[in-house]
Amino acid sequence: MENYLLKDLDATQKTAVKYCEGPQLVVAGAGSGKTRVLTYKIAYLISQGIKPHRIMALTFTNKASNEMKDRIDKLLGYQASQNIWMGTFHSIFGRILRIEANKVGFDSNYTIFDAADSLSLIKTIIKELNLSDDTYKPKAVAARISAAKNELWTAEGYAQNNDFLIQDYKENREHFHAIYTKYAQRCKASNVMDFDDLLLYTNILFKISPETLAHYCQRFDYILVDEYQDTNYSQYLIIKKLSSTHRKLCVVGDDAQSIYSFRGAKIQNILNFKNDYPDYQLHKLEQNYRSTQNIVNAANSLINKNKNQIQKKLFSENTIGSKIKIEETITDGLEGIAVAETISKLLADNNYTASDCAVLYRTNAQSRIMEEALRKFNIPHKIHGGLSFFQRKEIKDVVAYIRFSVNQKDSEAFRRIVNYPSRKIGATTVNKIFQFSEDSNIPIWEIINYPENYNVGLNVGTQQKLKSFANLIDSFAKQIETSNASEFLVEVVNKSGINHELFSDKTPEGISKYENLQELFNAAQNFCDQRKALAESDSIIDYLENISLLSDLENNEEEDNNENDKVSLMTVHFAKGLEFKNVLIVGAEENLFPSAMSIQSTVELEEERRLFYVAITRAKENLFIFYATNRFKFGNVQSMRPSRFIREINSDFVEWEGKDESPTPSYTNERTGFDEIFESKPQYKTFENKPQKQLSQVPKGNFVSVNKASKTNTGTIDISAYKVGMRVAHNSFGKGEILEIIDEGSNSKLIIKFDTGDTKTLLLKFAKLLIL
DNA sequence: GAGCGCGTCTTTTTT
DNA sequence: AGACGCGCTC
Repeated sequence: MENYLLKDLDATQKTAVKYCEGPQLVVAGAGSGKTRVLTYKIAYLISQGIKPHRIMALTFTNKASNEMKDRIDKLLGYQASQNIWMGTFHSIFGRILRIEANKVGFDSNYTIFDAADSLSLIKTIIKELNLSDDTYKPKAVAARISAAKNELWTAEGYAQNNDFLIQDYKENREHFHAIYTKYAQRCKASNVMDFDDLLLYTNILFKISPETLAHYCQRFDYILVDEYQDTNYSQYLIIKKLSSTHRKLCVVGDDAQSIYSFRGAKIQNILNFKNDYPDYQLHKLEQNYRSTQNIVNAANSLINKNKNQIQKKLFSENTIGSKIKIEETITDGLEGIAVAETISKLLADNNYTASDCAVLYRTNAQSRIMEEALRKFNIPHKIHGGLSFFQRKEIKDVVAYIRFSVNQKDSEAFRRIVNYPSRKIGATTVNKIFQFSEDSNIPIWEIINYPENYNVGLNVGTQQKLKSFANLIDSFAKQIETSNASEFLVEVVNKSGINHELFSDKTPEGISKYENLQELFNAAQNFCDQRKALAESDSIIDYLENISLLSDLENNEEEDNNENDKVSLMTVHFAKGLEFKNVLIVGAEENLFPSAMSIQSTVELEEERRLFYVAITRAKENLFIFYATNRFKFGNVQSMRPSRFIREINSDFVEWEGKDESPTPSYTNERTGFDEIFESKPQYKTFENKPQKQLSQVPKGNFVSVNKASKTNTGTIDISAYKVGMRVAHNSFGKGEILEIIDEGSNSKLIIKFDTGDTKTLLLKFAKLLIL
């Protein structure tokens, strides 16, 4: 009798699920049931007698992992998933490193640096080394360190590599290796790992301790990897090593959806799978069950412009569906309004609810305009991603208290809280302590506990303040064992003075911060309840581990009521793996999508194209693409041209809103020239030769009508530029005609009749009008 | 040591 | 337009 778990699958999916003999690559096109195959496969393995705790399943996000666990439990009818080693690379190997920390020179209570901590430490180091942060831009240094780590170049390895040194010398950053070395030393001394370290040290662990590797090799019977196209070299090697004995490895991915190379992801990992495992089984899932034929065909026509890919033919047997609607607006503000109008219509005419709709953009910065427009139209909406909950200052402060209580070597946590809330311990004192600790090798914790024993150059009053701070932390540290996460949090917030500080701040921001703090309490309480129910530890250490690797708060966000019916606003990256009945892509403009940063290299451009492909394939029924011909940027108006990706979609599948065919003829004129430039560019080099990106590459656009003088409030825009009868456009009222000009110097007004029928009197200096 | 004001730089994308 | 860092003043 056939396993009941196979009955919901199509023929290809079934084969992919059933094959469990050796290395397997599942190339799963967008919407082809990739998650379905993975979850069914895991359930199938368990039903075949493999113990859940001997399965390792690596996902790209925590969210994906949680969803998959739910689905597995539903399939099997009991809670099998909690014992599976399922999670992101970072959480799974963070867990293993917690056990094996001392083998790689760390204590098991190591804490985790987020991006901001890394950056802060890098800035400090650049200063300490007397380097200019102009030549050594902290962000660029951080990116380079991260890239090095993901290629498994440790600081020592880097410093001994002549090619790197020569290249750094040529590119005017000969001291990079010194920064990297110091950064690595400082992290180790702080008993801290950054995100990349979690993977790097796992590799180091497996290299220096073959018996540990052997242990974990036999510890798992089956390894599954999701989103394999977005793994980096470091992750790739971990997988390769861990599966080397039993070779029961199943990787799932879609090369056409590889969009994380900026983070070190190697599309080659999926393209070269056959080289590592010549006896592998290949399964291609090519039927798209998600989208209409129109959407799938449009997506295919776009992605075919990429050269570097695994051949496959994605098809849909759903209805043909309506064509992709493309709409041009004059400004970004009007784009927002057009989006809001489109959604209003969808909600009114088609029985769609708000949560059936998603607005996708290339950069987070675009979210605000969209939010404004939706608010104006009273459309419920929610921004996903962006500044996540745990990146907010008030939350990071509390987390820093937890971190420093758990790990007294965590220097960045110390730096963050030693004077927050204010204890009159200023930058001078903190610098003295860091300097002394650096010079004498005496830990910061020792210094602040016994400042009188060391010649740090602090007066008695300051010494006293430091000691009482140390005592405070010590009292927290003593409670780690005795209280749960929630109790610990309450204790910290009360005794540290944070509660008082925020409670007494009655400004709107202060109130919002206080509310966020409440939310943190709730989250911790939930965590404790869940852990208790599973009979697992609910200590603050576990909670810290949990939140350090969490980027968004989606988990605790299960507001069950109709509060959830909201339009989703998010970046395309964030939307990967999701689907919506209606998708609205906004800002489809040259230098925005594709991003200005990527436009000179074929390889990066192909990634942008894949990103656009991901955006298109999120849609199940209706797809809308918007672009504006003018966009506000850095306080100026910049003229924009429609994205090349729009014209790369086969025109059979699109229709232009309010126009018979593609407008803006200048665009087609320029296209030949563009293509030549792009084809002739050399391939983007890998990490080793990555050119330093110049931030000065501001895309050239025509600066229209807003002159420099208008930046100051006293300056007026030249009124003589306007004439009665002239056509102008306003960022939210749209196009209109000037009826009357009232010349009153700096208070000059224009009376404009807008095409909507409204006539408005506008103050020229604030109106930001575009002359058409 | 803290608070304020001015000037500079920014926008990819995230575990 | 807004955030952030730096330097000046109290």
